[in-house]
Amino acid sequence: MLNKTGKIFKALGENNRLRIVNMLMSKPMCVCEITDIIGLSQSTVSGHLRILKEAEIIEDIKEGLWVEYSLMKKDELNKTLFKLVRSLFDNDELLEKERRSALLADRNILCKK
Amino acid sequence: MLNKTGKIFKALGENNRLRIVNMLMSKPMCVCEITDIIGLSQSTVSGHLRILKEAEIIEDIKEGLWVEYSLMKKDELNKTLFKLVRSLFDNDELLEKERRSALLADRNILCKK
DNA sequence: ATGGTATATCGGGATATAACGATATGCTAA
DNA sequence: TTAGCATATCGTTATATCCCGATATACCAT
Repeated sequence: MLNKTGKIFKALGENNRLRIVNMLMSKPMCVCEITDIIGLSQSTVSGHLRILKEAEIIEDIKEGLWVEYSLMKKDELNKTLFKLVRSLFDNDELLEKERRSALLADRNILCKK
Repeated sequence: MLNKTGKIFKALGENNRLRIVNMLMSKPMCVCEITDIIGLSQSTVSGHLRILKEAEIIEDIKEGLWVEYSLMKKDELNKTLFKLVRSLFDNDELLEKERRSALLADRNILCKK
């Protein structure tokens, strides 16, 4: 695979992973919040997060039992990338809705049981 | 598929298509030139070009028997995209080599027979 | 330790994708 | 019109990817 570049684009070239990135633009989220909003199985979501993480698009920190994922904004590259992605995401109804859902998501409620 | 965004990233999320875009950064090229440099079959190259075109990353113009492909730089979006792609492509030996090959490619020689 | 919860990994099935060769299409020139 | 060339499309095969449920792992609370 073509080093870093291919990984980044391949990671973003999938519908559900774009949705995840879009949600993380609202705020950092744990896996159960994302799973709840996106409506895929937990294992599937976990797999997508792994791919995004390996492409260095997102990063994770452990918070006890939870793992919180967030956009990795460290370097200049990612800033450009997210600006681009963000402009592509504008005016998409589903994505707008999911960003709002992300903002409202509360892991203390969603992740119980 | 997620409208325009997914198409763009999916199109770029493939090794050989990234190589094609990279070559087109040197100059517009016809299919036979690209095929010669990239070392895949003509039908495969044609297929990749189709995908890049549908994602509105490249465009084509007919020149008699030849079809010349070039990066589509019309809108602001693509300018940002290409700047990003270009920065990702720096310092990749294979890609640098292929950009040089692209510059030297001469369809009047390569495309005979 | 034990039980419970959140996340990660594994195995398998269905679908998508990339590659090729063969063939079709479209254009040019004689 | 015919021949020849560049490109596009088709059919097939091999591989990759996505999805799920089941299970493993890691952590917390009792």
